Amino acid sequence: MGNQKLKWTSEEEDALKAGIAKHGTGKWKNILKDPDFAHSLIHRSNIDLKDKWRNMSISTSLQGGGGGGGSKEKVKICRSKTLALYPLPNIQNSASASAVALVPDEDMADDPPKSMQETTKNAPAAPGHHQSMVFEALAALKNPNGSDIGTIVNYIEQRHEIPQNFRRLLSSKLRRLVMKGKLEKVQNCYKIASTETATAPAPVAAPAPVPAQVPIQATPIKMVPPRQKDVRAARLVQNMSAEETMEEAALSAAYMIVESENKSFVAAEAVREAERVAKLNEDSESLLQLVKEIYEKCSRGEKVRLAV
DNA sequence: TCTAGGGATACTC
DNA sequence: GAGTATCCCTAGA
Repeated sequence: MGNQKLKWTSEEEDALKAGIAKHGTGKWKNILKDPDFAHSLIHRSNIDLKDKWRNMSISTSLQGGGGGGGSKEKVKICRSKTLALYPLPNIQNSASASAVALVPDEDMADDPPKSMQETTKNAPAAPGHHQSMVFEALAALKNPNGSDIGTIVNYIEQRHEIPQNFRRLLSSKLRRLVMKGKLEKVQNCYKIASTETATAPAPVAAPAPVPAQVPIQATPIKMVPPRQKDVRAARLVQNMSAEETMEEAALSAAYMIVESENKSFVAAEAVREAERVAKLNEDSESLLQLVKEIYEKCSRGEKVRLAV
């Protein structure tokens, strides 16, 4: 408080960003301990990293959003964005909304997942793809001791569009996979179970599957829908060949089917999301109405009693 | 012990 | 004085 503010240098910011890229957000202590970044962040605590990242995230998410508004205001804006994706049970009905009506400002929206950055940027990944993404990440990371959740999230988010609460989803998914015996958990690291490595689907993030290199019979088409651009790349390569074999044509057709199924699934998810956001909007309206009423009563000098 | 979130306060314009 | 950046405190896991 009475302390001098120590301004963040660009070197520190870069170190923080690199640390997050390597370890993931929320791993502030790990970043500090990492010899790659320790020297740059020697004057910073893990809390400093968290605060700085929070601040950077807020700035980033508001870029181009029209100026004005203090930092607290920004936080509110971010949270309201976040709410759209992560509704809280206690504001989903107006009864509970009334119980929190006079809670100061953003407290109502207090349970969004961790970081608030880029909340609306990414569309949620189809949940059904989580397993293949996990296998993909673990296969690509090739860590004999397994990889921790932060590393896995980091890997996936660089290659797929994921929702902000993906880490939580992934955490429970990993637990289930461990329970099913598909993954092994060693300390905090996950790796593909030895019994699974033989049957695990090929990592979809591998370079676009060139048909000539894909063993037709072993291609796990149903289990791992290839990324769309990979599908297109595969088709492109196929179309370039004048002597397309029947197997290749079949493979191409299968890819198209998978792709369309994938699109259909994503579309259905989007519809559900839109419905949920609409309902949230409704709830917010009723909450606002309630606050207005209370405000009017208070300004008339009437006493308002709140049942909590 | 570590992290997230909220609040306080120094700093800048 | 308003807005912003940084620091500090506390609760929860």
